[in-house]
Amino acid sequence: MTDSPLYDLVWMSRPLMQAAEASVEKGLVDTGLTVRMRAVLEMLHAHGDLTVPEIAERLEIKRQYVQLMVNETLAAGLTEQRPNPRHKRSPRLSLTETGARLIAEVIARELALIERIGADLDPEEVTAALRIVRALTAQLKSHAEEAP
Amino acid sequence: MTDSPLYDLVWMSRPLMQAAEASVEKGLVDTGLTVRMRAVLEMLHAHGDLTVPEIAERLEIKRQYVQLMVNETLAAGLTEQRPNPRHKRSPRLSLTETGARLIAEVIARELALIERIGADLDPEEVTAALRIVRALTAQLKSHAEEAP
DNA sequence: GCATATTGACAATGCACATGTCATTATGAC
DNA sequence: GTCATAATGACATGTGCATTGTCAATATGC
Repeated sequence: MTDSPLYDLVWMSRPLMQAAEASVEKGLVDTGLTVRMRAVLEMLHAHGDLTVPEIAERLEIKRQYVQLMVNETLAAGLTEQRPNPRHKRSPRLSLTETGARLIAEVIARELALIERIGADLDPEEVTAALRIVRALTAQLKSHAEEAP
Repeated sequence: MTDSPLYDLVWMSRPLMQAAEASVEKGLVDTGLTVRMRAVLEMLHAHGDLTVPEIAERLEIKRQYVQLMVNETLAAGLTEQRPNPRHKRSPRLSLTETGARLIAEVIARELALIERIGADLDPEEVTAALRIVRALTAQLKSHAEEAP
């Protein structure tokens, strides 16, 4: 688009994200999950039990909205509350057996799809690309913070 | 996050996009532009005069919404309508002198920022990353289409 | 010339998230 | 222990992006 690969790379993040989210959504159709419920389950899958505010912090969205997402997973029986020794009003959320199985399967399917799609890409280059994208993101973020 | 760089790369598109859009928005503060007005100007800057439906097609969003964005740029005097020989009801949109100067400056500033931020990245790797990201996006899209 | 397609205008809606507020309870300093 | 302060959940409202639907006006292709 421009003659700066760096600039174009940054701008490609939107189409990539849209394509990725569309794919994820498609993969969820037969699971009864929504994208936002999936996000909660994924957090617990990756980091173990968490409280609502902790999830909000990691997702960088407001705790009020996370509460909503979480309540849906509770209602669906995919997560459950466990007493939190560190804070009595803020239970830790835990995957139920069903929830754990579901999110593991969803992630496995997504992983398989991506690996299939990227089978002919050079792993070295992929690793390098990941590093670059992470660096760019970090730089852009810190730049935004330094003059708010 | 996972042990698949490819999977992580896809998921990094969201944070990158958010950081990028935040940066763009910040850069627009003193121009009176909004992000969506900027998108219209950018299209005209890159592709010359276009009609509303043409812009919609390129941005892959609905023409009704583009109409809204475009009307704002018209109201701000950044674009103007010119008779369209190919369709009498659908004027071609053209950047005004002001609009052209503004978008050129905005893009130049963004480019400068990105180049500064990525100054220490290996250009070869950046090019490779762009290629990979484009390939992934295309694959994900075509995968989504093939079973709608 | 007439069926069909485009376009612009406008209204309604959905969705993701932010913001504000409140009551309840924890927590930490003393 | 007491008390000010902070954290949490619940709820209500607002906002921005974008879609969907609809209509009338007009073009276009056959």
